[in-house]
Amino acid sequence: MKENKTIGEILRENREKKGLLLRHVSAKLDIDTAILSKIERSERKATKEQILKLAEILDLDKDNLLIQYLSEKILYEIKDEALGSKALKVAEQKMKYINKNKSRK
Amino acid sequence: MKENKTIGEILRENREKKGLLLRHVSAKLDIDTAILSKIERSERKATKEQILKLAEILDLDKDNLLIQYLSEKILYEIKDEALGSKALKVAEQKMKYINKNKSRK
DNA sequence: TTACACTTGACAATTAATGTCAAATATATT
DNA sequence: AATATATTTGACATTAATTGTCAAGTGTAA
Repeated sequence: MKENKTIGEILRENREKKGLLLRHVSAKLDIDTAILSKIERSERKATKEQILKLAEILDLDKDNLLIQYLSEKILYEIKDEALGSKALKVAEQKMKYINKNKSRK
Repeated sequence: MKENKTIGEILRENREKKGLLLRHVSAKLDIDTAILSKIERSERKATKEQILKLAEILDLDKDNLLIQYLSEKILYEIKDEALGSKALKVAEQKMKYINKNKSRK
C-alpha cells in the first residue's frame, strides 16, 4: 500500500512517463533545469504558478496536484515542531469554525 | 460558546488583565510598541520567540499558546486557497503516516 | 572519449517578514 | 479646552527567506 509520494516524485514520474527531459519542461516553466531538478528531488519548493503549469504540461489534475502541494507547504511549516500534530488539529477546528460562519453577517 | 479567539485577542486580554501597557511588554520583548499593537490586532504575526516570551510575561501556558500560534500560521498559508480545507486534511493524513513510520529504520 | 542528462554548490536577484520612527488618533484628567 | 498618556497608523529601513542563474561536477551510454 504505497500511497505517499512527494510532489517531486509525482512530477518526476510523470515527466519521465511522457519522455520529457528536464530541459523541455524547465523551458516551458521558464526556469533553469537546476531548479526543476531540485524540485523533483524535494530540495526546493515550487511556486504555486509552477505547480499549475506543471499540471498542464504533464496532464495532471490541477486540483489534486495543488492539494498535494499545499499539504506539503503546511507540513513544512510544522516539520520541526514538537506540537505540530496538535497545531494541525486545532487548525482544522478553526477552519471548520470559519467555514461554518462564512455566510453569516 | 465563544471559543475562537485569535492569539492577538488572547495577548491583549491577558496584558490588560495584568494592568500592563504596550510599552511595558514591548520593552521586555525588545521591540517597538507599534509592532506589539499590530500583533494584538492581528495585523502582524509574532515570531515564535516572541510568543514564548509573551507566555512568560503574561503567565500563559507555553504549549497552549504555541499551538494557537502554529495553527494560525497554518491557516495563514491556506487562507486564500479554495482547496485549503482539503489540503489540511491531506496534511493530517501525511502527518499520521510520518508519525507511524517515525521509529522505523 | 565524446555526448548528453542530470546534479551540485556558490552566489545573485527578488520578494516577504520584521522592525523603527514620527505623526495621528483616541481617551482621560486638570 | 488644554495637557498628558496610550495606542494606532503608515511610510520607510533592515533583515531574512525564497527563487533564480551559472558553471563545474557526476553518471551513463554510445
